[in-house]
Amino acid sequence: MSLVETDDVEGSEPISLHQRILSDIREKILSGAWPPGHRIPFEHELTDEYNCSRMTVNKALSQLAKAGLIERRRRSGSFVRQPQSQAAVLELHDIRIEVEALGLPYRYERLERVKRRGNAEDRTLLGLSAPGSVLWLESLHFAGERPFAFEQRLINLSAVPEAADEEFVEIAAGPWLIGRVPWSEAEHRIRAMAADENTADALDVDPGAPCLVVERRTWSAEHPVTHVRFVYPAQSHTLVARFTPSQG
Amino acid sequence: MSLVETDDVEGSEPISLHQRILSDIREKILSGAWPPGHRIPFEHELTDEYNCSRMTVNKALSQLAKAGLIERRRRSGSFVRQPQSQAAVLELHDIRIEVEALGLPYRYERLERVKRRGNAEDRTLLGLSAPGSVLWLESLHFAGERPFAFEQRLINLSAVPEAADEEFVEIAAGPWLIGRVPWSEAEHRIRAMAADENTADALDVDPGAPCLVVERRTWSAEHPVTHVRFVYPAQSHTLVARFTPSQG
DNA sequence: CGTTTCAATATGTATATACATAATCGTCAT
DNA sequence: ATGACGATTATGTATATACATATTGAAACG
Repeated sequence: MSLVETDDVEGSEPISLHQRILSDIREKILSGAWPPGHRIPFEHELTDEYNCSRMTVNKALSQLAKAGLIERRRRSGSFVRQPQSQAAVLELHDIRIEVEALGLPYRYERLERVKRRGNAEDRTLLGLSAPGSVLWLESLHFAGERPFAFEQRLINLSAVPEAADEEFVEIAAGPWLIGRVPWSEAEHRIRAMAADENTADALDVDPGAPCLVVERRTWSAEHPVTHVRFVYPAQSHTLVARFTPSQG
Repeated sequence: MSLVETDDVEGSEPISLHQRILSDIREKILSGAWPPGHRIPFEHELTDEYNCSRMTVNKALSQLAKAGLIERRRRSGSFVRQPQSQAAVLELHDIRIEVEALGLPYRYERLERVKRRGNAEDRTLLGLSAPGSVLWLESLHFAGERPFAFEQRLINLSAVPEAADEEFVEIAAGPWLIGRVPWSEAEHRIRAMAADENTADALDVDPGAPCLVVERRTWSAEHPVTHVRFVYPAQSHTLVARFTPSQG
């Protein structure tokens, strides 16, 4: 078996086999196609599927294991892990899950939805160079009776045109986007701020009250997808992240 | 060359060669022995040094490259990278580097230093079950003339007895600990809070002003080492973290 | 029936090898 | 000088192979 024998003969990008296996599996897991607990094909099966050596498959799976997405057990195989704490917090950031983890009932409410031509600020936030349509959303996440987070979101409609047809009343934009758009990169900015009028009103706190702000920009294959800002009242929220040094 | 031919014949732990190479190099980098820009030995040199195959060395170096600690250039070699945004922010969190990255002069000032038997709160913060001596430090980090961060730190003297002999006037505890104690795990808690009297005084802001709080607990081989709380005035600080899904 | 033993199996780690690719350096001709 | 070109070098990726190790499941045995 030579190096040239890849599936797509019409070469698009020179992506390595090992990278392809890795992202294939990752997508299956993140999309939910392979739920937690699901057994991933054995190394020798993947070896057949991708027509490569075990070493190559092993490298990809080891990496997924180190990243915490899967768990490997000798003699038994590799399994999709339950979503992990720090991963959930900084990668997915699904507020429903956060709230339910607190044992409180979750409720979502869309406040505003505007489709517009992206202005200068919109483009800065999204990191867009060309003009184009964007969707602006404001919504509230409740934990029990109390507002838990105030969300302000921009969606790049050039990247996700289907979003224009969605009202986002029944489903929040976050979960809607996950699964539809496989994100390849995300940038978080975390800071504290004093609540302004608008925010204080939404969160039912005093103006000037300290709030935690988490902003995230997401890309999918170099294209900006969304910019979202979550504002949490200070007392309601702590981000937790656990690290081992440089993935070693 | 057989598998048994390791340096330390008197076996301590069954740690893999690849892990050993990885942590050796990581320690050299994190301790500063190999500063940014320093050229790491070529693969074939490490092959000789560790008496192993190039594949093994390559795997370790590739991993360090993916983790962002080093940069690899064909034909030129591998080099220690400048401390990077998210790595710096969430892994090392060296305030000197943060301040200097802003182009401002850095200054450090130790406010308080108390050695004491750890009380209940100390032990909770450190995650200690048994009682023991701790070192309590309060200090201020300046960017130019302005206070940049207020630091409150507990050091577990059972884990780091040498700290009892250090005054921490010339050097901050963070850089002192790095290089001396190879940390194996860290947990961050990030939240917003209103400045209390003590903090407001130290940071020269109004009481009640919003602040960003970053707390970190660090372990070395299962032993709690230190708990540190950094308080930043809201306007002075944003954490930035960039992710690709599960390190792919 | 319970326990021990053993073979089968999947992963873990390492080897030697091969060829591709990018960057650098010296050489040579213009 | 300077630019083209080819040799050299270090990394990038993949292969086939080997043996270690943990775990499972079934067979053998008391």
